[in-house]
Amino acid sequence: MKLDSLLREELGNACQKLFGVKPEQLQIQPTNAEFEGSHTLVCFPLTRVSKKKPEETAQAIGEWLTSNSDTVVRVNVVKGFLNLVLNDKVWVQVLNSILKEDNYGITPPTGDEIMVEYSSPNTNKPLHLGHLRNNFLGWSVASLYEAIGYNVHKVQIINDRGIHICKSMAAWKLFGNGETPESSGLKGDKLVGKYYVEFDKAYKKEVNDLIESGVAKEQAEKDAPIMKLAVDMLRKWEQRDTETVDLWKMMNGWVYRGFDETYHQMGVTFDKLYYESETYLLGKEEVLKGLEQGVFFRKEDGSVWVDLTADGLDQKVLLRSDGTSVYMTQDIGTAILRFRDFPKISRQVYTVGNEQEYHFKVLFLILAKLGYQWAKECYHLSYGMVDLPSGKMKSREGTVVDADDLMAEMINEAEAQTRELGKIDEMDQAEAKALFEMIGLGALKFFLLKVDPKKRMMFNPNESIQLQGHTGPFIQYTHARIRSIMRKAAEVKKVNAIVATDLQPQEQRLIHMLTQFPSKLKEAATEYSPALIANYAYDLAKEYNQFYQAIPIFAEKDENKIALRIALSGKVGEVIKKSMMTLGIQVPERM
RNA sequence: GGUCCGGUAGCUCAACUGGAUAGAGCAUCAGCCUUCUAAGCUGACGGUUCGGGGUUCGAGUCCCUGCCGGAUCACCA
Repeated sequence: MKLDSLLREELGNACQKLFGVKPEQLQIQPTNAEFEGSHTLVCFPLTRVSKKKPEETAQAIGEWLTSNSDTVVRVNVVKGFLNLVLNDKVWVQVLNSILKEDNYGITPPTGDEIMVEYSSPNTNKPLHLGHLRNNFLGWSVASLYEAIGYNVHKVQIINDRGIHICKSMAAWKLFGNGETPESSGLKGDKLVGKYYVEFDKAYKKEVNDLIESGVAKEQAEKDAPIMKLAVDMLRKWEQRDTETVDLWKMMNGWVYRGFDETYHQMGVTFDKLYYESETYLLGKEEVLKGLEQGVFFRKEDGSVWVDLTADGLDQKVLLRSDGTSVYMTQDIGTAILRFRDFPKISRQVYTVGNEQEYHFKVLFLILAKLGYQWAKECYHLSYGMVDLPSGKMKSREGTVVDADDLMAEMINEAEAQTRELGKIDEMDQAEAKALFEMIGLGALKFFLLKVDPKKRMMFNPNESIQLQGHTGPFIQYTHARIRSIMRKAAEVKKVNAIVATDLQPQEQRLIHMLTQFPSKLKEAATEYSPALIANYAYDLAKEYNQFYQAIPIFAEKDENKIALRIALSGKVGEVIKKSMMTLGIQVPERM
């Protein structure tokens, strides 16, 4: 039984009887805490059909309900708001119907398919805080779609091609002395990142030297020997030069193994990886095809462009005058390849920072111009930057927060606080270690996901490592508490269904919150906003703790009430767990 | 300069898409462990929702305007 539709029906009936019309829309909202009741009908919009003042409208509907409906036992009217107090029998009915569902809130597979892309880092730098937000967001959105019945394909595009990787290769060749992850003890991505920085240093010095010797800045930037080496390597790579390709393969291999470790710690996986080196040629083909069809045009120097001025945008280059492809070119190829690989997907979601909004606007327009119907089903899940107290993260200024370091720090902090609280006395080492990770990563993930993805957010390393209050560990703790209740409840005899009884307000509120879970999941998925579920889980945990504090379970004499409270607790625990799962956060049995 | 975001308690964030006296956490202060886990609970303090107009029964939310912050507008990715 759906509480919401039940209420709507009764309220509709009341309007029908009283005013002769059934309004299309009934505005129902949760009652403010300061008034009695759980649901509130907003009566201002009804004055048109009732031909009465808001208060009188509310009064009339309220009176009709109290004398004609079993659902509503009491009402009160505040201005144009009609507050409804529901029958405890109804609450118990609602609870029983929720208890019956084994996988409450989760939609079984519907056959719909969707693709979610996230991560997609460059292969020349280690992952940082911004990637954490990206990965957690993408993973969570994918999980949310799974929860509402979709078959989700999680993918990423690996930018393994281009001048940036050649820069690291050039620097390694010049200064590396054959250094490897094994010989240096450095993670592969860190090692390659180190040479990317080396390149930058050497390059700057060379440019400066040239400028001092009288070369113009622009020319110096082209003539710097190390840059020439990198450009030469890119050319050789495109010509499949064996030595260059081998070096490229080796260094990329280091990066991937390094990234794999980081992804493993993050708890994210991918169903399929796309490599730029494998899609950019398809993109090039498509651009040339579009050129033939007259969708694009060629300038005198040979470069190929798309004209988007009619769409309020600019002209955009798609192939350089030397025929090589740009970022946009490979994204065209990748998109087409993906829809070929997965023809059943109804949507493709790109989890990419908001600094690329323009890029995706252009990409989707181009795909539409090329005649791909699915172009309108491409969605850029654009999220805000993560700022530090010092401002933006800048690799040049060394203010980048490294993903591996941060996760390790969070786990260490979780361990320190857990030990201090003496929580692991009864745990073996493996359980304790798993718990530290769960808490540390839970705190980090929740912190990054509780904020509306669209908004930029602040990360203060000193203050963000917090495990109390509006945090993941608070919710995990609530779950552990509930599990503890459930272990104790195993000794109590089971009942098949909860029998009607009088309820405490805390119990009503918990049931009310449970009824909202399915629609919250749908809302979070369709809005691409894990924050909605994060805050729902927090509110539910908060509400449960109030219940826990105020109402003893096992000290109660009435067996029906004990049964109700145990069942309610169990379901709250389940919903907390499922909510957290969609955020990629695990919850412990004890902590 | 054009375009697009954003501005809410000292700080970090909410606010069910136009509803009631704008809510949480952190920080500060005061209480609650002989009782199911105190990573918890209760209370206090804290607001001209950037300013100014407008729309209506009703605006943090919609429109106009000004101020502030950010992103973007590359033959970069």
